[in-house]
Amino acid sequence: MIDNICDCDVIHQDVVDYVSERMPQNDEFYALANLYKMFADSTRIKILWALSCKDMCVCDLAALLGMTKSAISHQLKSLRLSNLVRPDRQGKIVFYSLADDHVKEIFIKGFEHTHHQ
Amino acid sequence: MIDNICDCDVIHQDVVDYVSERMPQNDEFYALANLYKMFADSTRIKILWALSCKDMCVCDLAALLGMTKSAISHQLKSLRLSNLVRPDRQGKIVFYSLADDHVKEIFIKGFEHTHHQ
DNA sequence: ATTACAGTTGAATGATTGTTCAACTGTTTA
DNA sequence: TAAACAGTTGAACAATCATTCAACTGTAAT
Repeated sequence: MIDNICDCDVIHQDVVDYVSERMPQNDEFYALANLYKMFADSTRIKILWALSCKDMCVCDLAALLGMTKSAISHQLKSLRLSNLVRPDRQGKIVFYSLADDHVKEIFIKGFEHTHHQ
Repeated sequence: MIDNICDCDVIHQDVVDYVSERMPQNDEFYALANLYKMFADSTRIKILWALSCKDMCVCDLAALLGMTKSAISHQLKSLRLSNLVRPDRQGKIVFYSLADDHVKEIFIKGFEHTHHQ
């Protein structure tokens, strides 16, 4: 049974039970939401898209998107912490690349959706 | 060429040009970000997941997630405006369902990613 | 060693957003 | 027609977050 914090009676107990039994853990939903949060900002998607095209350094990304190095760097940090991009220092310059192909697939699925309606 | 609002010189002009030529329109990135925003909250993903399991009414979703009808209804409105769910009024009760299978595919791709590392 | 520059960082700020609350619709039933 | 209830709505509040700013690291070059 489910805690009745809600402000109504269950209408279809069978449906609620059926879905409730199959629900993934709370943590899984939080993890998934956090993953999608990374794609939920246009600056971050642009960065991911650009990196899916070519590996790039912070300065080039800043120039490409018309933003400051700082702003880009902050977003790259979020993406790094979410394991979506990987840094590769070569002297003074840090090149960033997508962490894996899964990342690319995810936003391709998204583009498909936005185009298909 | 790109407006130099950024605080640095372009280091790899060829790379920036290459990526710049292939960049989708700004609107496309905004649309994509807005799509992912819908998946970027655990309550909304739970709702989408539940609906991918069975069509449900607002009360049942509220009971399932231990939240108020109001909170659920607000989120369903966002999902409706993004064309991710569809309402179907039957008397006093409004049943919600996923708008299409694409929606399901998107968060399945996400689950794959969070599980695969 | 000192200068130059790519990149990072933390605090501050303004904007966005999820939930609550209370008032409201719309449909059904008595 | 009046009561009951599923659902919606807008304003308010707190929390989250993207960007700016200024100060900082680390590497390369003179």
